[in-house]
Amino acid sequence: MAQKPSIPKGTRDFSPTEVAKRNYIFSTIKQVFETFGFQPIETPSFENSDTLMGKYGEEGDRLIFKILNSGDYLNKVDESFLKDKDSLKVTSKISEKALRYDLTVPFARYVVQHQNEIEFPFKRYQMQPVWRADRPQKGRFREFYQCDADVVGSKGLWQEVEFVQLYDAVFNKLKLEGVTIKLNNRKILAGIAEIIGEKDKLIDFTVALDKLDKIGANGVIKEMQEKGISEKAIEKVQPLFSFNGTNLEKQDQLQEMLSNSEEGLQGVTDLRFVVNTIETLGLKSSKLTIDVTLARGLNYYTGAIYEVSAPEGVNMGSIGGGGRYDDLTGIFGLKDMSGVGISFGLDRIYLVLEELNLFNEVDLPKPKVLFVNFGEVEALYCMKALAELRKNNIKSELYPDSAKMKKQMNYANRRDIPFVVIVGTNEIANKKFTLKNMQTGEQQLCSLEELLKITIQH
RNA sequence: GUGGUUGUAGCUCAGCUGGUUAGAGCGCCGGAUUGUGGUUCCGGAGGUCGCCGGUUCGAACCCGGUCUUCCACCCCA
Repeated sequence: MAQKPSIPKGTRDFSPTEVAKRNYIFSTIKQVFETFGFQPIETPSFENSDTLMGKYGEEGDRLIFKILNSGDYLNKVDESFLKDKDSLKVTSKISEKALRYDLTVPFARYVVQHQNEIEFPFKRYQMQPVWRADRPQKGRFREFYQCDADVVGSKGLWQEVEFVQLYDAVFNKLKLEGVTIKLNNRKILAGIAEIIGEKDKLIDFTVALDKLDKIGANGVIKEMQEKGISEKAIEKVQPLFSFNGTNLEKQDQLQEMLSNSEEGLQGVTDLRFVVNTIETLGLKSSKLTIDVTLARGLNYYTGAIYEVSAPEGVNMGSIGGGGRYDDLTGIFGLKDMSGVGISFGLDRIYLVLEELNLFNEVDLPKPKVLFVNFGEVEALYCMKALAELRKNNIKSELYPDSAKMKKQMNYANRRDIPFVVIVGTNEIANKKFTLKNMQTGEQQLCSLEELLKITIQH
């Protein structure tokens, strides 16, 4: 055999079974999105580079897949850039398009571009693949799907409450118990940075804090020191390292800690509203907890920050995340348009459901009835019955060749088709069908009406 | 981008300190069995040992590079 073909690193093929399971997740999320009032949009898989570049930080730019220009692209590049091996400058000359890195930035672009056709507040959902030139590892791929729901044009906190409910509704539908929805607020983080006198190091400070459960308090202190955060400031942050208790206790502690920061207090008020409303209304199967170390995600979050972690015992990064971004469309020239949204990581949810064996209910689109093919006359007789079965939405097929019986039975057996219909000269003469149940091995002679009745019931 | 790890038949894997013709199980194809699958028995096909180069009389095995897998870091869904 010739050299086996392959697919690029971090991409995957999906078998019929896998597609069925993925579609089950897709349709569940989609259904919940729609019941919450969101409408779908789609955007191109690639955008102009300047739409994407610079929106995800330096690290993000590195991870964006760039698309080479067509034609003799090197011809137009300045000799000196090539000589200097200046990748950055050469890249911008030879590539003007790039693959979508997430769904939020293209959505912001969409809103700005279509602002006159959109009815605000605009609630849209979008389920499409995104690409990142990352190094693959567990639950991390270079091509994966995000399922996003966002609202733009409203600052209302009710929407933030609804997103928590939406997460809960989806996981409840998927029968995924024990998911933790973590909630934080960027204003609280900003307030803390202000209180400790490190306002300009907000990002470094939050990134380090975010690693608390992974590298522990000492690790966080070490990273903060490396980033040049003062000892005094680190001292003041100490209470956060052992921050626990109920959501209510956490709110009170934060309130006290941030009493001298207007912004911080606003964050506590917002957080309080969402958490208390959810506690009044209740959740079906997820838990909501305040997590002040939660800082991950994109730099553009300005208010609420969500992150969803898999149930305890499942080793998987976050399976969803989101937050509020007041200035998102600002980068494309539309001011004062607040947005808030969440995202589901389909591929990771898949892995979690697989690990917990929660795919039992997925109905594979495999045929229920196979007609054995004995030849032209018999096949024609079968085709007439097939039309009736299909009219009744019974997945059924005729074996395409008049092959040996053993081969046809074997095919039905391996594909786990529950019924086989055998039609030969006897059956045709009597206007009947021999219906064989492949599980029990029983078979009976029956009319078309009986055949329909049995297969519909099954 | 950094560090580690993996690659032998369709699949899961053996393969000795480097030594003839690289093996097993499962699967696949054919037959026993011309209208009856799953079980059994018999037979068969299938491999440039990821790729390129080097060392050697000789490389699946040693060395270098490269691609790929998985894992950790960075970052993230």
